[in-house]
Amino acid sequence: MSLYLRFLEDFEQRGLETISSDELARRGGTTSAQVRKDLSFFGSFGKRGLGYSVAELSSRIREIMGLAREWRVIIVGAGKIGAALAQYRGFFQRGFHITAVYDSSPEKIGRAWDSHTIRDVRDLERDAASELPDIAVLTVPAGSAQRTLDRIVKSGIKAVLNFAPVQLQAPADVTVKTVNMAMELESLSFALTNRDS
Amino acid sequence: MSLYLRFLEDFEQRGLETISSDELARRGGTTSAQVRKDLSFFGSFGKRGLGYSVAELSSRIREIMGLAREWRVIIVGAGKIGAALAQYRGFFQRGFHITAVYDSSPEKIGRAWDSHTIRDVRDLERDAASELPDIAVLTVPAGSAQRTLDRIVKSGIKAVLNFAPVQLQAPADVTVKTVNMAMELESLSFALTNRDS
DNA sequence: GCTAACTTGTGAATCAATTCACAAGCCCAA
DNA sequence: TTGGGCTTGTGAATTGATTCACAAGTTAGC
Repeated sequence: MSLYLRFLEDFEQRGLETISSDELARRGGTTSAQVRKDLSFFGSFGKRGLGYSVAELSSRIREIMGLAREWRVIIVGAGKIGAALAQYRGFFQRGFHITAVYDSSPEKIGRAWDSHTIRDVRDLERDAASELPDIAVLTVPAGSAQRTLDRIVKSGIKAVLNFAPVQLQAPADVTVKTVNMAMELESLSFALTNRDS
Repeated sequence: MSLYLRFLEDFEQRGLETISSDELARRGGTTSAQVRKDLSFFGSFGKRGLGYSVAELSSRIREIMGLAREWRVIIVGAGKIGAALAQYRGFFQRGFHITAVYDSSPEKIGRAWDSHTIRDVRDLERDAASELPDIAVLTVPAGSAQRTLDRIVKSGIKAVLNFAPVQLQAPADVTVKTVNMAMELESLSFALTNRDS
């Protein structure tokens, strides 16, 4: 879905009005039937014989994915990864807005950081009660990840993007997405090792 | 697989000798049948009635995944993300060794960077001919990602970990893994939006 | 040696996802 | 207005993945 949206934006910029499932499939490396099934799951916004209206389809996808609104994002762990994320081009351009940055290290707390002042992670629950952040990005070391996640959960946040290389436990109503770069590298190692077989 | 290995290391440290598929399943959030199918695909290293030998299984997995050897990794794009990756805890501890760092910006080339000197990306092909890197980590802006990937491909590297938020085209014999953080965030947006349905 | 309690490895069954195939709808040209 | 060329939307068929279920093998206790 996200992927389709990316292509649609491309087409929008190039001024094209409509796009066929076939075209979308070619871009996304899939089949036209797949694309149509995916899209029809949310309703039928295509015109037979013509294709999909680029403008309409992208606005519908944005709606479905919740990208029509602003999300309040906090970063927990003001290390290098957190910093890299904050300036990641295109990361926070689609409605994701950083509202606070937390850390646990006394040397960091209070320091300025990319137009924010780093706060004490122990204040997270109190702050969250009034500021109601929607998403937490977790960029703390593996050792304190679960402990920090527990705090995030307690503060009422229901979506977490985790960069710590560990498997985390969270209640079912909290969505945790883990990006484990070590695993990605390992899968490349696997691909290189078992290439010709 | 990667995941299993992680748990096995945990068990190894705790001094346990054997582990059952059931235990691995509980850790990995899957079923024992699933674990056994996964493992049996590569052969049968378990002992009926007892389980799997932690030491043997982890060494077999390491072998299968190509983690028994050292991989030479280059980082292309000496920005924040590249820097964050280089110090990502546990990233380069399992046999992945950074051998060179490249950038295209004249201000960066020649500067020191985490025990390396940043090289000109235009020298990549020449360097690769003698240094034979195995894996390239691509952390350049979206706009120059495809161009840079083409260079990487030309230099003979067969595995790429891409952090640029674009879909890249590469020949079939080159494995490209893309980590797209914007998409991860968007999937959280989707989860939040369609939570109760 | 024998039994009881486990656990693997794997065919068979079930469940899910993908692909196929085509009727139905739309556009355009004549 | 009619026909030909496209493209969607969707049941049906196929393919793939997961789960079930159990024979076969192992250990430990007695």
